[in-house]
Amino acid sequence: MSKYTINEIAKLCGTSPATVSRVLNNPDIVAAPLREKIENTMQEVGYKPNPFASRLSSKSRWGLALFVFDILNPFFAMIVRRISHLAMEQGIPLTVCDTENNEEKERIYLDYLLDNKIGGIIFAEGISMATIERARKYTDTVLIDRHSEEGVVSEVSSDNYSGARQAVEYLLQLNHRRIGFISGPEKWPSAEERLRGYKDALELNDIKFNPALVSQGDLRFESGISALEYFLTLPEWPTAIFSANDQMALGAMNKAQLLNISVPDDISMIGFDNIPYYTLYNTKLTTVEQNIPALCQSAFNIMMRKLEGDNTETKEKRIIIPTQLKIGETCRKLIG
Amino acid sequence: MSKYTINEIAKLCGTSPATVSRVLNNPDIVAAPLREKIENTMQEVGYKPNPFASRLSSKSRWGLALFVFDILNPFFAMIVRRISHLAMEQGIPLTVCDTENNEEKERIYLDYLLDNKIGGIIFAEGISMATIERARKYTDTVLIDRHSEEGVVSEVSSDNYSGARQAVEYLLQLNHRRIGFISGPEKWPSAEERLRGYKDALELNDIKFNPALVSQGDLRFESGISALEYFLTLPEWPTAIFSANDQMALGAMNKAQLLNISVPDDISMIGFDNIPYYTLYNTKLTTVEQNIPALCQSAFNIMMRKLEGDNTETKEKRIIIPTQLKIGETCRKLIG
DNA sequence: TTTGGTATTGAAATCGTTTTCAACACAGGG
DNA sequence: CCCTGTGTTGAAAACGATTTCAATACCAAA
Repeated sequence: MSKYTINEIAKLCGTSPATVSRVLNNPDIVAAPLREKIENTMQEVGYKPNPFASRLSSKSRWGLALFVFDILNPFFAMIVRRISHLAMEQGIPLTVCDTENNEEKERIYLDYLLDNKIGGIIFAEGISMATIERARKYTDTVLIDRHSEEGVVSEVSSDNYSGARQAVEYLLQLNHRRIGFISGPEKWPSAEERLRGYKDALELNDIKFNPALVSQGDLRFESGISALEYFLTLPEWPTAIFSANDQMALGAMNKAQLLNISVPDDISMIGFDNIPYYTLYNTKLTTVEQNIPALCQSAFNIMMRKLEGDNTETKEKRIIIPTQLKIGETCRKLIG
Repeated sequence: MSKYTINEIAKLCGTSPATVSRVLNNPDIVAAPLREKIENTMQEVGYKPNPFASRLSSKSRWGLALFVFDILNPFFAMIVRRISHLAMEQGIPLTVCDTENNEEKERIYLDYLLDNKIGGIIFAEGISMATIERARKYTDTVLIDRHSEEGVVSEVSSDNYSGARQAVEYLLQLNHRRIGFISGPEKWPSAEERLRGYKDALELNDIKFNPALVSQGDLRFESGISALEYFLTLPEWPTAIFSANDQMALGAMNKAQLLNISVPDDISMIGFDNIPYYTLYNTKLTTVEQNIPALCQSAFNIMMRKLEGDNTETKEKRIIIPTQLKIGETCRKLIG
């Protein structure tokens, strides 16, 4: 590919390599005519600076990494897809780290990245705070859907609380009163927020929160199945179920179908995420949509600003992306 | 992290940087006592060579990339998981390129990688031959489950033909005679091989191949659904369906359930892949297992050998990994 | 003892940038 | 007219490795 060096470009333009370097990194400080001449020449011969040489002299860190805890989960796969697309657009190499929900793997990946002077790391929900804290000491970090203590780390997340609350309020409007909740993993901030939204929606409508109506899952399809099985052991079945993500909702629906329990006739169902992947059942799932593109774009922007050394702004950012209730065909109105 | 340079190590050991470099890259040529001393010192102070400096002087290419056409497909997500794990173990940065089944994206990713002097690229099935051919000119390549013309590119693949044939023969043993096939995308070598396995199994058992019993899919769940719908329009339904991957099989099963058609009582079903992800239905899918870990390990090994410049062996390798029929609960024996 | 070969090591050039630092021109203020 | 400040550029020194080439030591063969 590009066989030219900065010296040759300089010679071609009758200037010095220093100046060429300047138009590369700080175009404003070189006089317009010369700058344009250099830019044109670079264009013509298809010059691309040698990335290794650049990074050698500018001792800056470089490259991005993205941690996800389970790449088989379509929600996270989607995040991988978006972020890697954005990174490539900017010409920044991205290392995808699928930790398989394993702290040891987190550690190994992180060690490796820090050794390689990684420029920044984006963590999706599900990565341990220990890993994140360690990373923060050596490099820039941004969290997606993973809250830390207020303001300590930059983070972008969906409005999990409002999304959950809205979902439950929708069920309440449909006259449901006994609403089951399939929660996410304990201690995950996003899961806790969704639980809180569920609780608050109930209590603000004078329905007492009943822990027996909560089944804890791990976000995988299978735990939706177990959750439904659990709910069916209750003396009174819930008339509706709100699941902390689509996959568990689909697991529950699937199990219901096998048992000849109709969704929505017997039980209404709402999910969370709106993974396009799962528009597969012919009854379309009602769900709270997370705006994954916005989530990723936003996280990426913050990271870019950090990489550019925007240290003037010492305060860490926290951005909340609104969710949207997507009404499908899995909820039915109970007769008053 | 590592703040030491090769010069400091040299000084610490009373030798020259050249020698330190030698123990790094070619340990055999330095005398044992000195070598050990240097090795120990590096160990002690936690020295890690600066990757950028290395790559600058040794003008070698570096790093790996993995192309998949759809990271939301669990089969490919699994490949991403395995390969990125292997790469990290070797301390080699990996760039994951999810092309979203889009040739333009393939092109952009490839340009980017070549500019960055990528060391090698692993292509999974689904990437266009044009992209692969172009990559081959500039860097090392290995294909997973993607055949090229015989012997031109190194490739590792499952034994698609035998796997398919075995699946169909199993159905024949169960006295099925009208067997539908949900194929993969046209022109995909792996898909063609599975189709060929299907055909041959039939014809070797004196059953005429009937094109009406083949429905072409795109590997996604949805196309399994459409395939089943298609089969049901036939005057005589197939008694069994062999699907070119699990996802489509599951789509078909799902649709069947909704229509109150029982698998396996009304229709038997066999998939291909054995994605662990999909052990979710309580009727376990009978399927042809691809040995993904072996597939990935093998591809990775070949790549490593290429990276180490094993040019002595000019011949490209082609490795076939056996598949295994996993008998689940979705096939039933017809009465003779 | 001399010669030739081999094993081991160091000095110095090199890779392609970035980054000081100094030089220069030119402007306006006194 | 001199001085100073500003804008623009080039020379040269890093950056931290690898690699070439020559030097040295040592051993076996003649």
